[in-house]
Amino acid sequence: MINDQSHISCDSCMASSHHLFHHLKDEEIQEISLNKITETYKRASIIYQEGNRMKGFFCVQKGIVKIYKTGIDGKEQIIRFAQPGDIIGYRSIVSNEPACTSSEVLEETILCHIPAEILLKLVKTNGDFAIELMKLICKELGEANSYICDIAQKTVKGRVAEILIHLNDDFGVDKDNNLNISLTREELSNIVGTATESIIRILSEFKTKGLIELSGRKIKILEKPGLKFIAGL
Amino acid sequence: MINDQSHISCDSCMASSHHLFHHLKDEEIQEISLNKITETYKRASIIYQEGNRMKGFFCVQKGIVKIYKTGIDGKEQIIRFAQPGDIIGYRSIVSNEPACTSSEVLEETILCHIPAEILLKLVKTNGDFAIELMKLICKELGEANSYICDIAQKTVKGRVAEILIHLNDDFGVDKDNNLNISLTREELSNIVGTATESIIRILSEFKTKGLIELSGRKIKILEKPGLKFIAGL
DNA sequence: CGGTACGTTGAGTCATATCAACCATAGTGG
DNA sequence: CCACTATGGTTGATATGACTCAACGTACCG
Repeated sequence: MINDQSHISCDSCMASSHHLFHHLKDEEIQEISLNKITETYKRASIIYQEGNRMKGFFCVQKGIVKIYKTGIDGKEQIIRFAQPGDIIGYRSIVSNEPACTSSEVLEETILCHIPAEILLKLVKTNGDFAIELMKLICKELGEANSYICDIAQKTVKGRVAEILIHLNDDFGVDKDNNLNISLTREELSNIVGTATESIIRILSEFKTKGLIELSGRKIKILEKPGLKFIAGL
Repeated sequence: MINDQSHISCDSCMASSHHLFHHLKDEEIQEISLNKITETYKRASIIYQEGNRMKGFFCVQKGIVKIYKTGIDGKEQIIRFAQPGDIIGYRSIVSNEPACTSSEVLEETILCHIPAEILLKLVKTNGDFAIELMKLICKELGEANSYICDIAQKTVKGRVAEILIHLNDDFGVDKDNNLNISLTREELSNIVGTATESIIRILSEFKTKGLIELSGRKIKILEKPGLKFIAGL
C-alpha cells in the first residue's frame, strides 16, 4: 500500500515539465519507489549545507527551495531556486565531493530523498536517462554562464529588472497577478549581488515609474516590456 | 598509416590529467580515431561562434583556447580557458541547442574534431564514460557557481588577485616564473568583468606593492600569499 | 613612414555601498 | 497585558570604488 502510494507520487513528479524520468522503465521506477523517503520540510529548514557529504539527492514534489553559496563574511549568494519537478543535491553525488552549496526551504516543501547509488546505477545502465540528466546539468551550466555575463556587465538596475522577469517566467503569478514567489528584500539582494538598500531603492523607482506594484513582499509586474528594456533583453 | 597516427595521438590525449577517455574500450577508441579530424588553428582563429549548430565537439591536443560570451554592446565575457586534454563545444551537442559561447585560439592550437553522434553513442552505451563526462560538466558548473559568488561579492581588486592565482594554478609558469598564458589587458578585464583601465591600475598597484612583476604581457607572481589575502582566499 | 592595436595615466563623474536613524510587525517572557 | 527584542523595511546623507573620457606613449607591421 505504502509502495503503491510512493509509486503514484513518482508518477506525479514525472508528469512535471522536465523529462528526466521519462525514459525510466517500470522496474526502475519501482526501485526508486521502494527506496525513496518522502518528507515534509517547514519554511526555513535547511535541507543540506555546504560541506555535507550527500547520501542521496532530492526530488522536489511540492514547495520552493533556495540554493545558495556562502561567500565573503558569510553573505549568501543565491544560485538558483528549485520547484516541483526539479532535483537538487545531485552534483555532489556525481562528482563524489562534498556539497558546494546549501539549500533552504522558502515555502513548505515535500521532498523525496533518493539514494545516491540509484542515481549512479541509472546513469550507468540507462543511456537515455544519462543523456537527460546531462541535459539538465548542461541547462544549469548554460544559465550559470549567462548569469556570469549579466552580473559582470549589467548595472544593478538592469539585473533587478532581469530577475523580476525571470521570477515571473519561472514561478508565474497568482490570481491577483502577484509573483508566485515571496522573497525578503535581503534575498532579492542576494540574487543580484547588491546591498539590501539598493534593492529597496530600485524597486521603489520601478514602482514610481509604473513598472511594478508593491505591497509588502508581493510584487506585481505591470510593464513587462519596460522591465525587459531596462534589463537589456 | 594515417589511422595509426590518429590512434597514437588519442593515446596522448588520454594520458592528460583528465580521465574522460580512460574507461573507453579499445574498439571505442578505434572508432574515434577513424572518425576524428585533426586540425591546426592559428592564433586568433575562431573555432565556433555563439549561435552555431555544432556537428561535433573538439578535443584540445595542444595550445590554449578562450571561451567567451558576447554581452552588452558586444563586450566579451570570458567564461573559461581550455588547454590540452580539455574538451570544448560539447554542451550544445548534449543539449541539442546552438552554441551559447564562442571560442577563439589564444596560442596555436591542435584540435581533434569528433562527430556529435559518437559522443551521444558513448554516453548511451558506456556508463563509465557517461559518469566521467558528467563529472566534467559538474566541475564546470561548480566553478561557474563559485565565480558568480566571487563576481557578485568581491571588489575588482580581489577578483584580479584571484584570477592571477587561478591562471598560475591552471597554466603554471615558465623557466623565468612568468605565467604560462599571455593575455592582453583587455582580455584580463573581460575575465573579471571590468574596464581595461581598471586592470592596468590594479596591476600596477600590485607591482608597486611587490606582489607581482610586469614586463609587457608577462606577469610574474612574487607574493602568492599576499595575492591570496587580497583575493580573500 | 603612417597606420593600427595595445598600453598607460590623469581628471572628472556616477553608481552603488556604507552608515545611521527610524518605523512596523510579530513573537517572547515576566 | 505590556515591555522587550528580533527581524524586516525604508529613507537620507555621505563616501568611495570603479567607469568614462581624453590624451598620449609605444610597438609592431605592411
